[in-house]
Amino acid sequence: MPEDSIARPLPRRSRPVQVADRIKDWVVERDLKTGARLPSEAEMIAQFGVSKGTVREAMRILEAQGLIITRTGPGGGSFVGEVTAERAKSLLANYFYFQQLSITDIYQMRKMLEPELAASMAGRLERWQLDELRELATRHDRPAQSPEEERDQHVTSLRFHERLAEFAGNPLLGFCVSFMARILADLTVYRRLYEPHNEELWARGRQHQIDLVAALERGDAGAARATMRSHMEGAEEMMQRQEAQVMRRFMGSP
Amino acid sequence: MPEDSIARPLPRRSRPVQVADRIKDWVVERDLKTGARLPSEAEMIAQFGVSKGTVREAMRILEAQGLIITRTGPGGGSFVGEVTAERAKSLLANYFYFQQLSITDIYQMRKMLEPELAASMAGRLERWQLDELRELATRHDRPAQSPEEERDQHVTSLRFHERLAEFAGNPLLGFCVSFMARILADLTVYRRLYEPHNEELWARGRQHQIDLVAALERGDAGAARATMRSHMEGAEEMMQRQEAQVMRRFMGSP
DNA sequence: TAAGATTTGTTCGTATGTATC
DNA sequence: GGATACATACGAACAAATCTT
Repeated sequence: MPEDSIARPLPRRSRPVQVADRIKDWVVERDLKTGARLPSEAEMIAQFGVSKGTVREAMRILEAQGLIITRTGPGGGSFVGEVTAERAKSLLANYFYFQQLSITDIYQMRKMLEPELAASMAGRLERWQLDELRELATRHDRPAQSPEEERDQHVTSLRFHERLAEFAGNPLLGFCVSFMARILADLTVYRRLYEPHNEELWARGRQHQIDLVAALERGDAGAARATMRSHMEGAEEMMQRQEAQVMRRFMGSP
Repeated sequence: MPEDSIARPLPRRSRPVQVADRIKDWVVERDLKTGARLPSEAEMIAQFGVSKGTVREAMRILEAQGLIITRTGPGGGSFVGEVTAERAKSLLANYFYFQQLSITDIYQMRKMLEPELAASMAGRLERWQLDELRELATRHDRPAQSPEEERDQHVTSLRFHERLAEFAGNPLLGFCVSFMARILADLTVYRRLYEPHNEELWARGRQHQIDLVAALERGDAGAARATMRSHMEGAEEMMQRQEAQVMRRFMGSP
């Protein structure tokens, strides 16, 4: 790491940030679990020797990161709050707001992850999991008739990949796949006018998912990998043709 | 997701959060770039009809996400601030604090990404990039003599992978690899007493990195892939033997 | 160097809103 | 419905940082 110890007087940390950091430490030291109660506003004011406003700003900092939640009323106060996947995705999306991802970037990654993921799961799924995937793969049985319907089908298709990743039981992998799905679901599609809708590509994509479930069921890792790879290539081609553009907007706070 | 449309009146958004959201919208609508100036506290108070405390809480929310920075004094105020990779990693690490990643999880992902990454970069690196990688690969020329030295070598090794990913020019891939490196660099190693240090594994790992650079230089994608795969397997084995544990702590705000 | 201007940072007192009993 | 306990919000004053002259 190039800059581990910097000489410059690193920008003074404001008091709310200091308080927020101390509360984080407090939680980690005591190994407080989700839902555990934090000291009340008044107690923190006394504990840290700061004013109400400062404590409140510190709480908003922690709340924005998803680390705490607060409730009003008797029995209210601040509580340790598990960071949800939704929130983590939003926060991470803010980073890529400034990075301008291309379709190529996203699919380079998908092509690395998803075929291997599929192969690793051949023969390892429960019946209900296979059923759920099959339902998603076959939910739409005709090409989209309207932009709304098309969008709906796209989201369902992404949902298929998200669920598959979740079934892997690897939280890191699940998050990454799910994050890519989220970005892809949110992007803006500017359809070329002279390229209305490629039904053949659509049908191939649908069949790929159906074949994939079958390969997973019979435990054929090689077929699962190959099918997923074709599917990724087809999906990328469709996105490229439609001149899909990765969105530039902040995610709303969940 | 089980609960997509909930009936309950979803928890009222506090005023600071509302203000923060409106400022986000303001920035996106006007397509303000990094460094652009936001209205002053006083202007926001007038604009939104809220008190100073509320505006300040809103600013802390945005600041915690890395979206703005504020400075005091004349010419000071709030400015659009690009979310840094460091901050994004910290925020994401908070999510995995609650997820308990295992070494197996992380390496399943590394084994999917890094061999393909290496293959895709064969013959595509500039001389200075190859030189930098070579320097990282050869920096340490003897097995670690102390825990500190070992840690140092581990970090350098991870830095090798991080740089390689950055050279790919794919921000998504670069971030993921870099994030895994960060987690691995931060984890706690409980060395088994009867397994002091496997010098043979260490030497193999070092040689792998050297061979990899050579393969990249001569444009041999197959060799690059194979070498990286072996390297990943060796690294995983070393981590497993050392009973490395993924850390459980919040990251400090950068 | 010093003084003044500008903008955020922090405090305090008070009042309001909200959930529980 | 009323009392209670908590967070939420407001407004005015003062402190600190930093730029200009």
